[in-house]
Amino acid sequence: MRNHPVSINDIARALGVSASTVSRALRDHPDINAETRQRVHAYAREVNYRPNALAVGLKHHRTFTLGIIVPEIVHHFFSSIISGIENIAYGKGYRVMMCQSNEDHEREQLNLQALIDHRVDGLLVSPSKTTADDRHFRWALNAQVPLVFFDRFLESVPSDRVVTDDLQGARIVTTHMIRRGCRRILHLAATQQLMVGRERCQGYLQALEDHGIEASDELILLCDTPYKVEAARDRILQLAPGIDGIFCVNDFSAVAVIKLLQEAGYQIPGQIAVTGFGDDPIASIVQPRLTTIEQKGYEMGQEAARLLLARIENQETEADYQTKIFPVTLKVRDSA
Amino acid sequence: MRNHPVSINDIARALGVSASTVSRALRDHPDINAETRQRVHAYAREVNYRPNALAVGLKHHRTFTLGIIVPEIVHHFFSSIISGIENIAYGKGYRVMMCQSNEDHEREQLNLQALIDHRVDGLLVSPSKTTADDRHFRWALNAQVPLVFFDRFLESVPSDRVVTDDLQGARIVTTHMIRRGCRRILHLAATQQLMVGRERCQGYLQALEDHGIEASDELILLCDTPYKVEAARDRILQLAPGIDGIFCVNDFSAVAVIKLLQEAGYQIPGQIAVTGFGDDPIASIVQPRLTTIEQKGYEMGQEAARLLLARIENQETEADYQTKIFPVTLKVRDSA
DNA sequence: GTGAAAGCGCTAACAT
DNA sequence: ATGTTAGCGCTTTCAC
Repeated sequence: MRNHPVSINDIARALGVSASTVSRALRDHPDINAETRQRVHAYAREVNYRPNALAVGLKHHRTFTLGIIVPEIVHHFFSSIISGIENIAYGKGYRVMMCQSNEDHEREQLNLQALIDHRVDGLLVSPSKTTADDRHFRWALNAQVPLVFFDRFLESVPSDRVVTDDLQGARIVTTHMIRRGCRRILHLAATQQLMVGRERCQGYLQALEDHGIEASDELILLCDTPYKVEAARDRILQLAPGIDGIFCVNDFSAVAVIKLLQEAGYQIPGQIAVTGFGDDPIASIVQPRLTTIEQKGYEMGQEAARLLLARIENQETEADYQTKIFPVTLKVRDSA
Repeated sequence: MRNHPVSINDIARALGVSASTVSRALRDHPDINAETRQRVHAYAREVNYRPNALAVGLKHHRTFTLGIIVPEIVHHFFSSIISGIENIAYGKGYRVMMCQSNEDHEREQLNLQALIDHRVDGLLVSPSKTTADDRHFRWALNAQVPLVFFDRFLESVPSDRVVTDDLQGARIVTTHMIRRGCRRILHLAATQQLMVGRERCQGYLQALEDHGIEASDELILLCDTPYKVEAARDRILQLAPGIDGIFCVNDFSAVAVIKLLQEAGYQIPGQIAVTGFGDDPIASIVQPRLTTIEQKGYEMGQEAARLLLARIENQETEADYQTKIFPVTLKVRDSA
């Protein structure tokens, strides 16, 4: 007893014309008599006609829908990117379907699959940390679905990319710490699987080298979540007396380590300076306020959407893949 | 030159059988010869066959897709709800399309429209603050698309609802402040348009009444975002000397007002106690750590999804609409 | 200026 | 056990 939505055929029947006439009238086809057009439009809006996106998509092989996959929506950085994407997409008449992978490889595959099954016109994705192989992405590529990576990407998958200048960011913030007098700087790093993690670590190492400070494996800990910071508590407290700064791969670890050190009686930044990366809202709430690297999430999202739409609307021109590197800004606050 | 995805017809042609046989074989229809079934399955997976969700949806009037609309994804509470929804939905073979309204009425309408156009099987929505009329929701209802509201809802729209016990929450936290000695408590309230705002205000008023404290219009300010707190700076500082507590309608305003008061030299909670609502992650990061009301976002999302799926899978049984009220917990920290 | 017919990919009566 | 046919809602060529 479901109230079936009105279709073009219903309108045609009601008005005593053919379905094709209705279809044309609705799209303001020039051939159609002005009066017929009026009648169709009037009736359509009277009965609240809405085209069935499924049928249109099936017919056109085009859905005006973009698929987004992010690791976790909760992160402010990712939600800013999403807002940026939506901003551009809506302006051009596209809708978005978004999914989260929860940093899970399998979930990412499932999502990608589902989006392609739904015939999205293009994909915007930031791969999960646990994404080991690239089969699903190659499959998408093979299915000719335009793909743009943002923030994170798989090097083995040729595609457009929109990323932060992680290397420079890490270098700048580490240099800032060195200028403030730090000499023994611990780095809480991300897994080196993704480029982001490696670049931030590289930037840190380069800054040390720039200033003739010797790096040490001991001073690099894989610790990119508050949870892992807690798990590494003993190790960190053991290192603490011998260090004067910590550069964390993201703001969440930074906040966690600040808390941990404060509980252990350390003065931040007095005894140990701490910096993060990302400029999450918590960075300006934690005490001391966190010195960190600002990333342009919203703008990155806009750019990613622009690149994708350009690919979609120019499928024939196989332009070279581009990598847009977004510059970063050092936000000096109180923690370093 | 787009590599068209393989269809059932392609398989049929390749294997020299009819499309219906392929369709049946793929769905393991009992009538189909075991050997034929094997061949079809083998070939399908060899060529990476995937059913076209558009075609299936068009045929079945069923997409196994749920539509979600939230005001802002950035809020931890909403993203937790989304995760809860996804958790249940994925388990039952449904995917989700989510949209944000950015607290904008028009965007909400557009999103709702788009989701219905895409023939989602059901809708989960938390209306925007600016949603004045309910036409779009009534339209959805009329189109027989099952709808569940979460956290916020429009009273004029009959539907299942999953909400927080806002009244009790506000009452509990206000009572806590009173027990701690507060007598002149300011309430930073939300607009009274949505139930949430009204209930939290009511809870505050009831707590006052319970303890024989007289309420005063002067002590209720419409101020539900950090931005509005900043805008009301002068007013707040003017009231500050005469109050000993502030109950904020959410944690964001609470954090903002703490900052404002601290800058003005007030001791929190020494001179003025401050409480929030929601238990956002920032609540445990701000100094002093915020005493607030914990809401079960993830569980609310799960429940909302369960209600919706029940409606979808039992369209015939027109069970009465339910309102699930989730209990809250007081999180006592340092700010009150 | 309008209609008839075919087809997008899939399924389900209804044959055989 | 398998094929034929029709149809979901829409667009578009081709006819008239």
